[in-house]
This record gives sequence, C-alpha cells and structure tokens, in this order.
Amino acid sequence: MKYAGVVVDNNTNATDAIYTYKTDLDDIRIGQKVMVPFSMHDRRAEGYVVSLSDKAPEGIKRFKAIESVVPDVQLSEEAVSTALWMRDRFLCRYIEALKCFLPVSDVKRKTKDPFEDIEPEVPSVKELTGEQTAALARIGSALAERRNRIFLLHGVTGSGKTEVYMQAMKSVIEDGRQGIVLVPEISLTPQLVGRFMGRFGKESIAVLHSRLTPAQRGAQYKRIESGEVKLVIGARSAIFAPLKDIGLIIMDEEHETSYKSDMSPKYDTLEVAERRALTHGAVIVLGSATPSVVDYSRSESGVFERIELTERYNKNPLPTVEIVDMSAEIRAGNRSLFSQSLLDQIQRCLKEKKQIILFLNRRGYASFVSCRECGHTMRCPECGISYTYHRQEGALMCHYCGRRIPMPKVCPECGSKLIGGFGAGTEQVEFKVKELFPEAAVERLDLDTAKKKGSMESVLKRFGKGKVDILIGTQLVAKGLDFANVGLVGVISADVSLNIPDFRSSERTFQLITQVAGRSGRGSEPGLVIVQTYDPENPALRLASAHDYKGFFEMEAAVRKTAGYPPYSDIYQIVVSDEDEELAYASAGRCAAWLRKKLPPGTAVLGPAPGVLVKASGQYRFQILIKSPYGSRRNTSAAIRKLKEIYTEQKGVARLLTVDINPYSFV
DNA sequence: AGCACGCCGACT
DNA sequence: GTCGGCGTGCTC
Repeated sequence: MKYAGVVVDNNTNATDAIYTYKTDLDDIRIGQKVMVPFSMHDRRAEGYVVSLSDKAPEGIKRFKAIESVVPDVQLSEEAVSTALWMRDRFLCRYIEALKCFLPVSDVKRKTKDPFEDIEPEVPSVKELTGEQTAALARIGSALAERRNRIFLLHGVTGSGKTEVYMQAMKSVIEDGRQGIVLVPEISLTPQLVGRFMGRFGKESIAVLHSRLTPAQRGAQYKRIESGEVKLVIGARSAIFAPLKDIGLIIMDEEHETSYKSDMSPKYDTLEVAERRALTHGAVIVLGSATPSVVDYSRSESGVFERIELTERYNKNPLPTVEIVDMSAEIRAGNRSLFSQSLLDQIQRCLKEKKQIILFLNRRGYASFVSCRECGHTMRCPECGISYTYHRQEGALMCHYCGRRIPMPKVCPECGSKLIGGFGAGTEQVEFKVKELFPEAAVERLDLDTAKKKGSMESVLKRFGKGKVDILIGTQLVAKGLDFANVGLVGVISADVSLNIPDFRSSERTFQLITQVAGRSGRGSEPGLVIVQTYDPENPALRLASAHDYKGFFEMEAAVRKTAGYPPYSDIYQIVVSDEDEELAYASAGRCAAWLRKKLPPGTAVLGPAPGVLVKASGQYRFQILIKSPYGSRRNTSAAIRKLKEIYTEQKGVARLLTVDINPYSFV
C-alpha cells in the first residue's frame, strides 16, 4: 500500500491543499494525472500526484483510494517541485501552478498557426565584431562548465545581440542539450523566428504562442517530450516547456513588462527561469539595450555577469535626440500638438523622401495635473508618483497610499494659472497630420488596428516598401521594427509616460525613448528623434537624449533606494474587490490593519487606496501596498499567506482578495 | 467553489 | 405531506 499526495483540480482557495490518497497501483508515479473520489458522495475529480510515500501521514482518519490513472499525462518531477515552489513564491494555488506545465490553455481561439508556414531565413554568415566574439567566449565557457550562471547582455540597438544568441544556442545543441528562447510578444517577432528556423531547421524547433489551439499546443508538447525538439521559442509561458536537459535560456528584451504574468499565477518569468536553470545546470542570457533597473542592479552587485556590446554594426552612429520644450511653444503662441521644430523636421523629411514615425502613448490613462507654464507636475511627496486627478471630487489622489489633496488653483511652483489636467487628446494626431500634410501617405498602427487579422503585417509591409510616409503608432512601433529609411521619430508627448502613476514611470520613459530612437537612422546616416515635453529638464529625458544608460541607472537607483522600491524593497500589491463598495473598503481596511500589526516596523503598509470601478465586472477595487525591504521576502510572504487563509475562512467580507508581488501595473 | 444537508414557510 | 429557498459546513 502506498500513499499519494494529490492536488485536486478544484480551482478554489478552500480546497487548495494536498490530499492524501491510498493506492495499490504499483506503477503510480509523481506527476501523473489521476481520478479520485472527492468530497461527500465521492464525486469524481481530476487530480495530480505530487508526492508518494510508504507511510501514512499522521492526523488523518480515513484515506480514500485513487480510482484510476489518466494515461498520457506525465509531468516531470522537476515540474512538480517547481509548481510547489511557485505556490509559495507567487502566492497562488497548487492547481494554478501545476497547470502552467500542462499544454492546456484557457484561451480557445481557432486561428491558423501563423508560424506554420513561416519562411526560414537563409542563413548568412556574418563576421562577428570583437565584442560579439568576446561575449560568446564568456557565455561559451559557462556553457562548457554546465554551471548555472546568469549573464546580462547589455547591447545598444543594432549591436547584434541576436547573432550572439544564435551562436551560443548552436553550441548548446551540438552538445546534445536543448534551449529556450523567450521573446516578449511572439506575434511581433516573425523575423527572429525565421532566422532561428533558417539556422537550426524547422523540425528541431517548437514555437509556442497563444494563437495555438489546444490540439496544436498538445502536439507541440508531444514533440518536445519526444526529444525531437532542440529549441523552444515562445512568449513567457514557453519557460514551462517540458524539455529534459536545458542548457541555455535566453530572454530577449528582458526589460519588457510582458515577462510578468498578469493572470494568476502572477509569476515572474525570470524567477521561474532561474529556478529551472538551477536544476538543469543551465545558463541564462538576458538581453536588452535598456535593462530593467532591477536586473542591472543585480549585475552591479555581481549576481549577474554583465556583458556590454557598445558598438553598432557598421559603426552606424546613434541618433540625435532633441528635447523640445512645449511650454516655450505656448509662450510663443503655438498651442497646437506639434512644436515648430517637429513640423519643420517633418517637412524636411517629406522633401528628402525619408520616412517618419510619430509615437504617441496609449490613451485612456489616468490623468495627471501639471503646469503648462513651468512644467511642474503634482506628485505625492511620500510615494513620488504623480497624483491622479479625480474630477467629481475636485481632488488629487495618490494611488499608492491614498493621500488626497484639493486641486490647486494655481501652480505651487510658479503661481501660473495654466495648471490643469492633461487630457489624452492624442486621437486627433492622425487627423491633424493629414490636415497639415495632405500630400503625405499617413497610416496608423495601434492595438486596435493590429488586432484585425493580418493588418499589422500589411501596414508594416507597406511601410517597409516605402509606401507610407508617416506612420503614427503607439507602443507597438517602439518594438523591434527595423527600417533603414526612417529619418525622423517624433514623440508627441513624453509627459504622458513620465506621469503614469507607477514608480517605474521614469524607467519606462527612458526605455521608450531609447527604443524609439533605435528605430531611426539604421541606415548610414544618423537619425533624428524629437521628444516633446513640458518638463524639458527631466533627468530621465536628459539622460535618454544623451544615450547615457549608466547615468540613468545611477540616478534611478538612488531614487528607488530612498523611496523603498525595487530592487531595494519588494512591492506587494493586495487588491480587495467586491460589487459592494462599502464592503470592499471595510474588508481592505481590516486587511491593512491586520498586516500593520503583523509585519515588522521596517515594512511599510500603504492604503487602502481606492481603485477604480472595473465596469466590465462591476467590481470596486481597493489596493493595499506593502514595501517589504530586501531580505524580508520570506516573512512578508508567510504573513500574506496567513492573511489569505484567515480571509477565506471569514464571512461577510469582500469576495476577492488577490496578491501580486512586484506588479507591473498599479491601475 | 460546489454540493448536500437541513430547517422553515407555502402550496397541492 | 412535499417542494424549494438559501444558510451552513466539508472536502484526504
């Protein structure tokens, strides 16, 4: 008789436990899917075996027997142990963690696999730069040692990071091991997939992405498990691929926010990668032109080994980044969306038959309040993030700590009356551009446009062929597009990005400007970037225009240290929500009070701060933030798990309580 | 979360 | 009687 620890597939907090079943089956193994009787009347439930023992655990009166083993499902022991760790680390349920390793995804979309008939790019042998050769040598020696080492490959745009990835991967595969290449958004990277396919052959690559049907995904998993696949390429969930001997994990554009899951389990892909790399003796390579402050800091302290690629291919110069003061434009009588300088440069590029990209932020973000005369923005003195303007109450509110101040009548810095909320107002950009430059071919590319099947590809294809003069776009255009004929990139308003109520807003803005700047002047001539702002002295903008990553890092690290943000503290976000606003608020208040009592004095508990009503679900949200100093993660996580336990047992409290560690969004 | 049990009022 | 509404309690 054996005793098996089983996680039952009941996605609830109340049944989030390991249940012990007895069994006579001698071929039972950890990682198998089983059918078990569960709850009264023994309704049949699916479950997964996570532990086996010859001895019965104490304190349980009665053991039911496993009914049967479901064939063809077998998680590795590594997968099971990682899932158990994930529950603790990301404060999720066992079953949620286990399901990460299973090929079933909740998203059921029936579309054709866009990578099915992708054209492998004919491999071209490029001569490596000295820096690339040195980078490969360092990664290569780590691979030879099979030691779990993490490299941060900090390479300016156009320095040839992909070639380093490919050659490192080649040596791993030749060594008989396998690799994973993670990319932020698979649908934006057909070129990269094509290059890898050309180099390694279609049959040894599996591409995992959200557009696969469950059947297609299952088939890919079968190929991976069979050992046929040497290389898995995909977005964050590809980190769970069932490879048996991982030698190398590459995270391209490692700073991208999509590496943090926004659904439960709210895992951080790098942390899962680190855990897997440790068990496999694998090397991790994190690549970016603008590493996240957290990861760069780890390379400073020596946890990660940093490799710098400072030269661009063909020695192309970096673009010139010009910051334009929009309050000066107002003083000069120009109240339009475009500065004179930007208009002049658009005119020049059109004349010279150079292409133009105009970048604007996603609209619909919470509005902030700033002075158009002096550029001063209203920020919470304690949290350092922009106040959000609440029109109904005529008040400014800090979305981190809940602090509330009345809307000022005049600018507290310069006394100007030109202080006010910044509207989005960007939707007219396309209209205005068409009005001002009727002879130019103008196209727009944003998430709405891109969602339509194939429209993204067709817009980009037309742009690549030079059929579009001016491309207006959101976030999307900042990523990986590579066009030689772009002479000008205009950032319509850097202020929107600088004032998102998030402690990472400076980091995001620096990254954004660096990334959009990377779109311009990839040919032989240097490109020009124009950044419009009411805050021209902003250090993040200044340092981005000087291409000074190191300077930016040092400044930002100091700010984070003072304010208690990552990497010096972990931020835990607890969201309490319910249809009943009062109940949600009261519940959140009680949670915050409990946490204040339970956590040590060095751990700050902020809030609850009112969140917005999520219209789709009719839920009112209240947010509690915890700043847990570096090193206190275990304690804080344990306390929150305890809170969750008590909370689920309680009655008359708000329905939902979710936890996110170091979230990427605070809206 | 489900799902059954059980206690109470309203109806055939 | 007995149908059904929902509050309560448990799941190896």
